[in-house]
Amino acid sequence: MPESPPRKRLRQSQFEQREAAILDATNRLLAGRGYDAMSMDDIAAEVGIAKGSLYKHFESKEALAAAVMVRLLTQTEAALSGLPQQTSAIDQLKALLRWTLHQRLAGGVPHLPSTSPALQQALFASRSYMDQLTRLSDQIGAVILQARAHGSLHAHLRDEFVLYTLYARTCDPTLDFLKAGGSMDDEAIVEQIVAGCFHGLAA
Amino acid sequence: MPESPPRKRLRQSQFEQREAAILDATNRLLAGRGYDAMSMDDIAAEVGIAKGSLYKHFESKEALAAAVMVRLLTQTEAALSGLPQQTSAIDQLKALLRWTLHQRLAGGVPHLPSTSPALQQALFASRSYMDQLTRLSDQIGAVILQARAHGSLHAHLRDEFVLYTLYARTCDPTLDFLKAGGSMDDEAIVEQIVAGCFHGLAA
DNA sequence: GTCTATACTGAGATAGAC
DNA sequence: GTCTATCTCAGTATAGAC
Repeated sequence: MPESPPRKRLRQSQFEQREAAILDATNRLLAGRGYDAMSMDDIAAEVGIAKGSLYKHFESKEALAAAVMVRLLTQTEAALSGLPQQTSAIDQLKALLRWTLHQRLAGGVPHLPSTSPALQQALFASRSYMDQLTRLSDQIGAVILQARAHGSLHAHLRDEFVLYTLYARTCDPTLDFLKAGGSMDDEAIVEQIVAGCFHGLAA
Repeated sequence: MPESPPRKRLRQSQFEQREAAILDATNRLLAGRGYDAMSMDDIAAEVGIAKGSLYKHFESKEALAAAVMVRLLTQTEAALSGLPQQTSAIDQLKALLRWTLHQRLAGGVPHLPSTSPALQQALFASRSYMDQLTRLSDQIGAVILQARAHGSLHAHLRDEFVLYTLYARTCDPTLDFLKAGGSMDDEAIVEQIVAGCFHGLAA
């Protein structure tokens, strides 16, 4: 690829910076109020631009939300790939869950759009979202198969159940209630959830 | 209390029947589309009455949804109380979870309104809902303490974590995904979730 | 108490000047 | 590309006749 002239590079960079700012603002509002309660006016105000300008970047509220979710899935894939090579399969799954829980506690969006049927429908209709979700699920699925081969997972639990359960823990309201309770710090919350997920409630 | 005259009894009965029909219709729509996507027009159409008439029974959409949720919590309390006397504490918790999962598979509403921040806010502001939720939570909490005394729960998991986890499993999207997958029947889905919840993913 | 008709509001999306 | 102003529509809630 030939290098772009400096002027154009600069302009493009500003455009991309603003787009990132829009995604960040949407991410905050999405995590805070949820998809339905978040209006395009709110997003514009949060970014500090006019509402009309949003539509020069994203053609609809749905497309904007989908872009946020695609970015999150991409980051999650990178986090999984970035784990130390020697990590065992089951520990990779635990580490992945820990990473997503910390993301949420830091104000992130749940991986599953289960808080809004409207959003869920929009995402499932989005090509880019479904592609990225498939990529990530394939990668996690491979780790699950490894863990299975090592005998690290309960034999009577299906692979699909394990995969869905990991996704579901990322949007588990238990996290919000514990956080709201205020009697545990973030680290303790994450460890309770990871322990509960992998070892269960029963002794 | 003195007995009402027959005429009045009849009229009251009709009124209550209609009210029950409204609650049933709302329950269906709530479970199907979720709170935000469900309009008062939809409810009226589902019941077969005019929208204006709804407001003679419930003063707002929020109050109507709260009434549905209170009914569900009351039924849940009854289900817990109705378990055989000799059931052990841990088995009572498992039975309760099974009951709620079967309710959802039969088209019921999740116990936690985590699918809509708007609904959640409305419910937490509702006196009757919070009262009933407290009653039920106290009752479940007592069973958790029994199970704890028997050493049936992991020692490092907090009581509040156990309680929230049980509530959270009733709105777990894993159930919806497994149901949508179509490769498992209802009984198998329930057993995977109960096993996963109490015994964890790890072998 | 039930109906039809309507007021009012919030929000997604667009138009047109600069 | 960004702004202000506006269109359009859905949805909650209410008014008024019967």
